[in-house]
Amino acid sequence: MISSKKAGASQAVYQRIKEQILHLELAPGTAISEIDTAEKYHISRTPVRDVFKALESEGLLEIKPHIGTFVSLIDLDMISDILYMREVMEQAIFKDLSASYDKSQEFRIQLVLKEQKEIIESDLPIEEMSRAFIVADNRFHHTLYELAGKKNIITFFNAINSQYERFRTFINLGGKNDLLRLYHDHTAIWKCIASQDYDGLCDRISHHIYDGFNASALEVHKHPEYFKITKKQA
Amino acid sequence: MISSKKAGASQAVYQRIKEQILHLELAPGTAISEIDTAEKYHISRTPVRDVFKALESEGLLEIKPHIGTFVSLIDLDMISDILYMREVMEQAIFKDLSASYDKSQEFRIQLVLKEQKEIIESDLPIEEMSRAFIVADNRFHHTLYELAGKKNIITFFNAINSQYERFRTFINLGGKNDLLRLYHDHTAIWKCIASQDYDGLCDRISHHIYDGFNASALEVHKHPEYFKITKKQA
DNA sequence: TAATCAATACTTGTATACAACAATTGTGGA
DNA sequence: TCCACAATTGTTGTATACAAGTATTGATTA
Repeated sequence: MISSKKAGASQAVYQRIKEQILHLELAPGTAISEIDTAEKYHISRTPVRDVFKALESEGLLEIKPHIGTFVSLIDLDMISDILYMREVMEQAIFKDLSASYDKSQEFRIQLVLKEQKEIIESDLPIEEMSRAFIVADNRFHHTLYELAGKKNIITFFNAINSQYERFRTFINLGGKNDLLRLYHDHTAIWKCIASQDYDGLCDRISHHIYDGFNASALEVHKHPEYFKITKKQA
Repeated sequence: MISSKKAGASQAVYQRIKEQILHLELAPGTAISEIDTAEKYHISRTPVRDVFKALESEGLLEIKPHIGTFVSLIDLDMISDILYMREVMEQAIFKDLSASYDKSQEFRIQLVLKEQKEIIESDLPIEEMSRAFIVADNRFHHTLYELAGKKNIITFFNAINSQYERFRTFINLGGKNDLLRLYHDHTAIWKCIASQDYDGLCDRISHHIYDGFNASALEVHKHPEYFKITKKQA
């Protein structure tokens, strides 16, 4: 859902603020007022409000009427559910793709994998390398969705994935070792798809999605004020 | 995602317009201008714009800058993907619930099922009966999500389910026979969960979700102008 | 008659002033 | 010193005027 193209003027501001939040340049909990933002970008409050509303619907901002607008805290419980959804959906979709596997699709994936390898082997500074890889990472998943004829589902996930991308930045999931691991996961996942190895596929997807998340429990305590305390559900 | 509580004044208007769209009182394709709406509800354009933006992000309105705002066409391709997501997610979640089945949960579901039975056996006019059942239907699914400890996922689905609910109204999925079929599906699904009959569970979920949708292909041609022509993907 | 093109009426986008509300501050009194 | 409470400041919510773009209309002309 979430419209892809916004009104021209405010779209740039939307992208800029979203990036700042995702890159943690705007720390979770930070107050960010409409009028300050308007002055900063030399526009009026009206388009700023539009941007804030959009970011609120993505869970990146929290608007408290007459009090203020704040960068939302990272909700681990929410992220956990998002990852569960991704796990289940990708296991199903990639399985479908595997069942209708067509050799002519091979080059599409090989292209993406090659791109990822080149990024890792490049001499970019680690920060840029990490961000470039995240883009290529998303492309890998999106290409598989597309090949499986489930393009619309990407749109849906984009709207909620922001939450997770921010956490990913926080735990600094971007060391060269991490990227290499993700790359190897990707090649292994594609191998399972191409060879119709369903059990291996499900297993690798689960690990691919959860391993980074689970390994990061300790990192949280570096900035506990960034996180939302969730009363355990169920 | 999607914030549950909006600013007081505009929330009522939001609810009212959303209902009108979902009940097809505002037909797909209809133009709906900001200023007309503002006058109709005796508010200014500003809160109306907020409402429109929110409904756009749910896929119920389409805002074309400097041209107009229109009730979105029903996108069968999108609905198809939504149903696929529901199928896959519910098969997984209900399976998890079944694996950790606890007899103390029994009464929660029985309560919901009883409510549905009473609605069907009531003497409400069919239109009201149908709407009441839809509410109880959602409660059934939500209760299962909650028991499985996946409450957040409900929130995600709510944002995109609007599309499907509108289609449901269109095909008039609300005859007594339909409601009875849905009710029997529910009891059967719960039976599978309680008895850990995984294969039966998956099968029944698939039928529960798709049967009504597939049986309605003919209805579309009664109002072809309500539907979006989608170039076949993949 | 047909076609060109400018005037017009409509839309949403933006700027800005004011209203409504919440939190803080500072002042007065006990 | 401590407490009560009013004034102040800051925020978002709302109303309204104007800007900018689109599509229609209608007059003018070949």
